[in-house]
Amino acid sequence: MVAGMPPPATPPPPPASPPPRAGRPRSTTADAAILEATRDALVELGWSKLTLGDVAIRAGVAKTTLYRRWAGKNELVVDAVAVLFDELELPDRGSLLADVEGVVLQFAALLERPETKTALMAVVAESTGDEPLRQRIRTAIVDRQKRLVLIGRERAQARGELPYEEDSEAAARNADLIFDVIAGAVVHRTLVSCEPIDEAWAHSFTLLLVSGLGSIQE
Amino acid sequence: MVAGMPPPATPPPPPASPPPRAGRPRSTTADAAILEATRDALVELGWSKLTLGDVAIRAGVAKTTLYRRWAGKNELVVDAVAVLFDELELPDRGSLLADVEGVVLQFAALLERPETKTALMAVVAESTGDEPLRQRIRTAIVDRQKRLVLIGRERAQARGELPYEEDSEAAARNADLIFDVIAGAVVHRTLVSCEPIDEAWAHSFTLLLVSGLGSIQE
Amino acid sequence: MVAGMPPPATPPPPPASPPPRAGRPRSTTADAAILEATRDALVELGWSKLTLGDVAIRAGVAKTTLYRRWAGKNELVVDAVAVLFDELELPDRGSLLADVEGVVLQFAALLERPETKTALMAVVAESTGDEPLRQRIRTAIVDRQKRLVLIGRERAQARGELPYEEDSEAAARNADLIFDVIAGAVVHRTLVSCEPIDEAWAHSFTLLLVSGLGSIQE
Amino acid sequence: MVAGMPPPATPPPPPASPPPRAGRPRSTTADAAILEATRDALVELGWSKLTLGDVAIRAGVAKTTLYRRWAGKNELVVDAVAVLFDELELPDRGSLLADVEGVVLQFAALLERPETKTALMAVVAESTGDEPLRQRIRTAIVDRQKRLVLIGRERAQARGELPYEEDSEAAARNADLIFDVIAGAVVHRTLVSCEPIDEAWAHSFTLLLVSGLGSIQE
DNA sequence: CTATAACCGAGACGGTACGTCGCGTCTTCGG
DNA sequence: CCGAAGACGCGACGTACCGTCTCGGTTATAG
Repeated sequence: MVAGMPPPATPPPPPASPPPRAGRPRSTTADAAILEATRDALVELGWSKLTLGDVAIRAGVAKTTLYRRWAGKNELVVDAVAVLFDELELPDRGSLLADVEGVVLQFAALLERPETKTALMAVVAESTGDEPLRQRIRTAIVDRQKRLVLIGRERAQARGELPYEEDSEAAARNADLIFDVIAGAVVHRTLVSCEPIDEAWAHSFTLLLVSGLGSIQE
Repeated sequence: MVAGMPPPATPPPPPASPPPRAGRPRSTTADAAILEATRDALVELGWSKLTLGDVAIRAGVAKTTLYRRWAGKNELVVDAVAVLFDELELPDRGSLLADVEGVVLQFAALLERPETKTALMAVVAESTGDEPLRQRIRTAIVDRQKRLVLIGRERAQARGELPYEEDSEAAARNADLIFDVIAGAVVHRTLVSCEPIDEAWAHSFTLLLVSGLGSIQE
Repeated sequence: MVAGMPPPATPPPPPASPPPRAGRPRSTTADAAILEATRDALVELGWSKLTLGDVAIRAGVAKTTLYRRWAGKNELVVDAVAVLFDELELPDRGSLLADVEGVVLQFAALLERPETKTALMAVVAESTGDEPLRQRIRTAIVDRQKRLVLIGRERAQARGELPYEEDSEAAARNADLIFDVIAGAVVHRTLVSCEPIDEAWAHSFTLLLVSGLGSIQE
Repeated sequence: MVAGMPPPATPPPPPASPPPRAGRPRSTTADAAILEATRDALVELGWSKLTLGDVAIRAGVAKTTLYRRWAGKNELVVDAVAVLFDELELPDRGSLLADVEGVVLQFAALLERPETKTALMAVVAESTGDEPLRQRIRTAIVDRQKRLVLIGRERAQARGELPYEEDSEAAARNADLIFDVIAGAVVHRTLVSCEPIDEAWAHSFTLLLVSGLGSIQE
């Protein structure tokens, strides 16, 4: 999740231990402290009033240390909130309807948290006209959550609720569509319309979605 | 859409002519110039690099004039982009499916414009923890577009494509749900997933939505 | 003391009543109110924090009214404090020594007042490189007080304490010198050295001055 | 003469070398550049039109650097002109009369310089109601020049022109008095009366002063 | 008795400078 | 070589006054 900035800049090859260069190694505890401090600051101050200097102080770390590891506020915040999205799960509730409803409520709960609420839209806004940031958001947050759609479909297919698709390309398109509909509706309801997502809404929405699914599956 | 800052702060009651107070009246041409300059600057610079000082210069106006009328960048940008959203229309294309598809494509085209792309998410992000800003967004942008859902439903009901709802409260809830689904999906696809919305996607999505509509109409 | 700005701009010929032009005449009460408000503001805020807008409010007058009558802060303050200097008198105390000591103490008391303390040095500083202002200070304040030196000398000459001078030019030079010595010493002691002027100091200084006078009177 | 702002704020104890604290040290060249730029700006613009932003540009320094080291315009200008006053000297011209006349002319020449002319009165005016500034002026400018009086007296006493004083307290009072008289008269003549100080005036004044000295020396 | 002219209050206007804040970089010291 | 500390150049912030202007309304003299 963390990406060293100037030296590696890209995630090092997973199994290969990074060649132990000379000099003092980077503090391993600092990363975690910084990311947590970032989340804390997001909760207290919100995106626009969050400053890297403040994060550094909260983390008990020098500002230079921070810039050595992240290119700026955007990148730092993406990493800081990305882990929160990985908490989403898709426990088997026995039916496609229940599975979707469950993930909708989970996602809604996540978006109610002040750190995600303020950070998500902000980094997306910043990613307009910042291609590297857009990529980072995709790999760190968006694409990782598509797994939920895939798992859910697989499970529904195993249950016989959904047919197996032969055209793998169309299947991918459908997964993307479903992902955009679910994530989009929840995000819009929560952050734009600013209305709470209760079980009633989740149920109505899920019903709408699952009912509509049949029509695009042939 | 423009609201004087300290004195009225909220849109004055429409039919009441503003009582001609003493002193030099505010320049009527300045507002339009400022809002246009704001949109231009958004296109060229994007949200985060837009400065009020720069807007003032572009508009040929003093920075103080700007602060006299808007509380800050957020409020200014909301007003500047709000008018763009009012351009959305719902021409009668003969069927609910076609109507929805049309508005989806229109909305997608609007979100492709750089000024809306960069501004919308940003002000929504800022509205977290800024209740007045949230209200302004709702009244200036969000609520105004719900009319499209209402018109579309009415028209579909007239065509017999949708039943008339008796429970007006449930009808309102359904309208909100549909609005969140449409707007959310389009926004998410465009700004988060960053994939273009072509006619194929619009068709698939519309099919999914309209098919699902039946299931929540009883 | 008050000088209309654009129309007369220069003090009108003293005995000639200004030709009663058409239109509403200037408020006669406003001038006094403004000058008093200026002195009040000087006491409370000091020179550098005094603003014309504030003076206008205190005087219950529009800012434009103020600018119609004075060219700016400098001119206004000169007029506002000038009257205070006219309060200085030279009562006959029976001897040159006593007369000088008396005026020294009077002058010191005047300079202890916060409005003169903060204003005098400030306008003098501003008069550097502002010839019109310099003239105004001279005519409104400085030259008017030279009368005290002239009266004192006359009186001392009548008493026989000082000889009558024949060379009128030299007499003028001497008067100027004495004026600079007295005023300068008192001002410097009060405002630069910031030490109080008590009777002991006044006595020592007067002794020094009067004793020295003999040496330049031939 | 230069004083760091937040940390020491007052001139550190002379012999103690400043403990080399952590972090990047302050630029040593910047101080001199800033003070010189300040003097240049004073000459060109005068006190009231001098801006710290402009000084920063002239010095090739960021505005914040300036504010890090001085509290404001007043303090900066005091430091900038203080060094000029240290140039005053008292060469031995053989007699008390000549010595005084010499220093009067030197002082007059100093006050003719535009930077001192415009700055001195201004900072004195500002020091009204600003006790720290008053202290700074005293320590940086005023008290340092009293040395001239002390040296002159000593020399005159050595020559037998003046008696040695036994009461050291009275001696101090006399020195202060003489200082105020000399400095005051020169300042007043130069800046208030705005008349040039030529040798004739200097001679008359010196004669007056030195003649009067005898009367307060017993 | 009505013009007409100059005044007045109020307040918005284009400017300039302010003093602060955060950015991202740099330069030092010590580990 | 890393990390802390902190000064640096830079640029934008939002505010305060400046001196000017444009209003509607008031109060005089002149016709």
